[in-house]
Amino acid sequence: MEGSMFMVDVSLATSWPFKEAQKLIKRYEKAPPAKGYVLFETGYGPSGLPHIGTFGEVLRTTMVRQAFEALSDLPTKLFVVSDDMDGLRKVPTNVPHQDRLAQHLGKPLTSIPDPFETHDSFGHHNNAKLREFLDRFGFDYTFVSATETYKAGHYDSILLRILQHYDAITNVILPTLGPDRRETYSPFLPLCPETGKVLQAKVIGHDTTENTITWQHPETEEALTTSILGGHCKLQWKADWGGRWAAFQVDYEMSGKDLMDSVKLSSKICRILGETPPEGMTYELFLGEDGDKISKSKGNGLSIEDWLKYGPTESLSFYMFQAPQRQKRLFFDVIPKATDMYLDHLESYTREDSLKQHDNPVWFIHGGHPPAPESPLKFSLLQNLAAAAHAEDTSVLWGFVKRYDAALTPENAPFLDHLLGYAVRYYQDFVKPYKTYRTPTAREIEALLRLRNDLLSAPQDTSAEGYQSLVYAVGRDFGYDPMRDWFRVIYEVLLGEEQGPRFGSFIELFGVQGTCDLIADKVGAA
RNA sequence: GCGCCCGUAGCUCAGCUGGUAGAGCACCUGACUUUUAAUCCGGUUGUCACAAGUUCGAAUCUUGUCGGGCGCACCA
Repeated sequence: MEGSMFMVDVSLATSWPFKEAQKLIKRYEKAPPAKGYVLFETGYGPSGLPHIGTFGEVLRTTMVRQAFEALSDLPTKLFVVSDDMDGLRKVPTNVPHQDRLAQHLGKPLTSIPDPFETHDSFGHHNNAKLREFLDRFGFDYTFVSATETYKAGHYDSILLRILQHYDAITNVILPTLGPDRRETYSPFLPLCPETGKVLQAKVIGHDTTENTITWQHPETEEALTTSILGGHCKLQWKADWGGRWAAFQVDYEMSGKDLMDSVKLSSKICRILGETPPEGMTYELFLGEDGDKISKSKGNGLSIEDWLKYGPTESLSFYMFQAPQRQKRLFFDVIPKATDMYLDHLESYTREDSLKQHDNPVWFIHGGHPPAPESPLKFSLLQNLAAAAHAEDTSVLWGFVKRYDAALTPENAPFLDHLLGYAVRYYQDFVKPYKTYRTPTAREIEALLRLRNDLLSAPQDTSAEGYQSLVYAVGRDFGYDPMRDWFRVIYEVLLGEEQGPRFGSFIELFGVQGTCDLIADKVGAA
């Protein structure tokens, strides 16, 4: 990625992805990985759709990978592992054919017919969604299906090792379980030969020469013997994670703090299997609107679509970059600030030395090659502008932007154009609904109608300043003092707000006819 | 019970590997006899939760206390 022979010493970089990457440098300072590459992993439970957390985890992992690649010439890979052999526990509410799906509860997702009838199975369908999602953001990854891994025998050596260390592994897990689960716990979950369901069966024996477990069917209480290989058994959660680390020799994986205990236990299992558990970082979970925890029923969280409606992907990436180990609120109101901070960093990047650049969030956000800033206009400003100008679309805002800098166009500044779009939407959805139009008094009606007449009789080529003088003249004639009161009337009555744009400019942009219609509408309605 | 994060100006927060506090918003005042999103000058505000320790020196490191938030202990 960095081919220059005048490379700075990026090992001095201190941003968190570099600190994480340093762990991996240390891991392989004596010898390179036997498998030939350094492996990053993120896991994914395919019973739901990808969400903003999925994005964050893959992005953050990719950032560590990027930092590592700046520090080392060792090849790297990122596995995105889909746990698609998981048994379906609940019927999701957002899919068709609920009843049909209900018949398949307990079966591996890849053995359940696709309710959308577009893929081989429900699992395949969700996997496709995941990949679509990741591709949309241009992530570089290798997709891994757990089902295929089991069936192809890639886990075999690890499954055998787990069988050999059956008791040691069981003893790691048992103390963490309640008495009931303790009874039936086994690292292996057999698949029912009849129904294909993943069973939490009591395992009554294991055989390291035949590579089988003997278990008791939960319903018939019949004792059955099943091979642990060939996809006839699946590993239980923590054993599965630790086993996967060992099987693939994963070097790096992040996880949320809700999984801290699992990381500990899975690491122990990984060590029992004779492998070194991955390096990793625990990130904090996001908080909702009021700093409370996010729950679906409250609806106080934010989806990725929500974010991308009001801010660019770059701003979301910035938000994800920033302080992963800190609890942060994730709600609409953080979007403008994140966008502006992204823009600030983009600007400062051009002034920084190479080392500082490597710690700059935009270096990570843009894969090492941030674009040049298009304009110094910030989102907070544009958003105010949209509110002040009561923008319905970006063309009104472009009028203002042109006055600011005539050289800017939607063609040569597409990012700015997008920002304007986000600003308009933010205004439309978060500002506009709270507008209240005041009913004008008789005298105010008189003044406004006078303004309307004056506007209609003004020459075609009147400038913004000309309109402004006209507005001012009316206010003066009606004896408003301070003049602020007159403008307040205009804003409150016509625009439904206490503040507004410079009205002459507004008229120029909105048009005389438009403004007159607006007056007629508000006054007439009164 | 075990564990994680946080506690810096009115609000939201920056302060990386220790050197005697910053930004944005808000607020006050002033350039503009035109209010304004976009200009600019200036101003205000803090025992950096509390205490002890390390140090020549700590908001910054260590420990403890108090306060707030969250996670796990069912499933992945």
